[in-house]
Amino acid sequence: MTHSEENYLKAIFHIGKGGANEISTNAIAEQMETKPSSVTDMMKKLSEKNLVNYKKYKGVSLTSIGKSMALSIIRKHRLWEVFLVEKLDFSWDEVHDVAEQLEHIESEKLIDKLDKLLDYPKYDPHGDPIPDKNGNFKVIDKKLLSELSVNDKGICVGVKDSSSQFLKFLDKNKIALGDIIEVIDKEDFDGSFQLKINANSFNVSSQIASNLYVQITE
Amino acid sequence: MTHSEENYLKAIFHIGKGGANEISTNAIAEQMETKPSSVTDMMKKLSEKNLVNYKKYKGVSLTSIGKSMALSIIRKHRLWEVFLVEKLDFSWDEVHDVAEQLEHIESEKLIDKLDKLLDYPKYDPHGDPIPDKNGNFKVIDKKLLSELSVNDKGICVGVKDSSSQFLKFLDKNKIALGDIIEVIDKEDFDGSFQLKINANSFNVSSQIASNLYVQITE
DNA sequence: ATAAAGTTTTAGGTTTGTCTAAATTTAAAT
DNA sequence: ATTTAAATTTAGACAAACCTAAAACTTTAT
Repeated sequence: MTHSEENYLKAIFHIGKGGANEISTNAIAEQMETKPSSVTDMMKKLSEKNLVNYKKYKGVSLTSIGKSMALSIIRKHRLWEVFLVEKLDFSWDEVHDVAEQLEHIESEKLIDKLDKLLDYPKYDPHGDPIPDKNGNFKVIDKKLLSELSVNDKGICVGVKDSSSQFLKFLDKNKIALGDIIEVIDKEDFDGSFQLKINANSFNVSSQIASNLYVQITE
Repeated sequence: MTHSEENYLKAIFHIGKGGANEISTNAIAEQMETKPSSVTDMMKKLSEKNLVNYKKYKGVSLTSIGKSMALSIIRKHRLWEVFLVEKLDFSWDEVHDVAEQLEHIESEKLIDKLDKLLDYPKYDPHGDPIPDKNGNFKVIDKKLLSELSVNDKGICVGVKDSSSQFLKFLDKNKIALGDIIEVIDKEDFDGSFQLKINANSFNVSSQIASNLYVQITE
C-alpha cells in the first residue's frame, strides 16, 4: 500500500461515514484536493486490488478489506494524535498535519506498543473514537449542540469541525471536551445559543453550535 | 526534500564518515542498494539543489547545506531509536527499520518535543552519537575491542555492526553497552580474545572483537 | 604507452501519481 | 422528449525515481 492509496481509502471512508454508500468521484476529488480524473485512475487501481467496488459512472464503495485498511489507518492517525497531545504537549489544533504523516508508518508492533504506552485510549483529542486492532469502536450517542432544546443539558464530547481556527476559538473561550453545557436560551432570529458552560454564561453563534458535539445527560 | 533525496544524503554522509571526502557513484549505489545510473541521476538533481558538489566522473561530496540536512536526518533517526527502546520497549535489534521510516517525518516541533521527552539523549541504543539541533555531537574516543592489548580495560560503548544477528548474539551472551571489559588474553592463532566482562569470563572470536567499540579506562 | 578492466554516464524505457483537454455518460430542466 | 448542464471517464502528457544496455571516461597492468 502506497501512501496515496491509503489516503484515498481514508477519504472514501470519511465521506461515506463508515457506511457502504456509493461515493462520487467528485466528492473524493474535493476531499483529496485533486482532480476527478486522478480519482478515476486511482479507483481503477484500488478496484484491481479489491479494495473498492467500482463501476464506471456509478461511484465507489469500500470492500470489507478496503474498509478494514481504512480503519487501520484511522486507528494509527488517532493514536498518534493522542501521543502528540499526551506525551509531547502538542495542543489539539497542532496534531493533525503531523498525524497525517505518522499514520503511514508501517509497523504493527509500533502501534501495539504505542497503544499500550497511551493506556489504550478510546477517543482522540477531538473526541473521535479510536478503532481497536479489529477495527471496532464505540459510537457514543452524541448530538450537535445546535440540535438541543432549551433546558437540555449535556457533556461536550467532540467537535465536528476540527480546523485549527475553530479549535483555537474554543481554547480562547475556555471550552474543552468534558465541559458541562446547559442550554439556557435559543435565539430564533439568528440561531445563536445562550449557554451555561461549567457554571459560566456564554453566548455562541449557530456556527459554533453546529460544530460542537454533546452527549445529553438529562 | 523527498524521502529518496534524504536517503541519498544520509548514505553519502555515512560513506564519507561525516568528512568532505569525494564519494564514488558505485559506493553510493551499493549503500543504497540501487544501480549506479540511478545514482548519477540523483547526483545531478542534488547538485542542482546545491546539496552536493558533483563533477562528472569525479565523485561527490556534501555541501555544507547537504551536510546539515544529513545530520538532521541522522538526528531524527537516532532520537526515534531511543524513543522506541526507552518508551516502547523495543529491543535494540528491532529499531532500525522503523526509525528508517520515522526519520522522514517533517516537523521541527515534533523532534524538539521528542528530544525533551527523552531527556536530551546523547547516544542512541547502539552507542552512536545524536547530533543536537545545530548538528553538533561529541565523538567519544573509542576503539575497536580488536585493537586492545592484553590487560587493557574499557567500557563497552558501541557496536560497529548493528545488524540484528550481531545484536541478538550480544543479547544472548549478555553483552551490553556499559559493560566493563578486560582483555585477559589474545590468541594469535585465530585472533580470538579471552575477556572478563562484568567479572565473568568470556571467549570471543575476532569477528566479534572487531565489531565492538570500547572506551579505554586504563 | 597502450590494451584491458573497471567505473561512470548517457540514452531510452517503465511505473506511479498527477495533470489538462476532449469525449462520453448521466441527470436536470424545460 | 429533447436539450442543456453536470459529472465522469479517456487520451495523452509530465515529473520522480528507478531500470537496462550501450557509450564514454579512468585507472590499472603489462
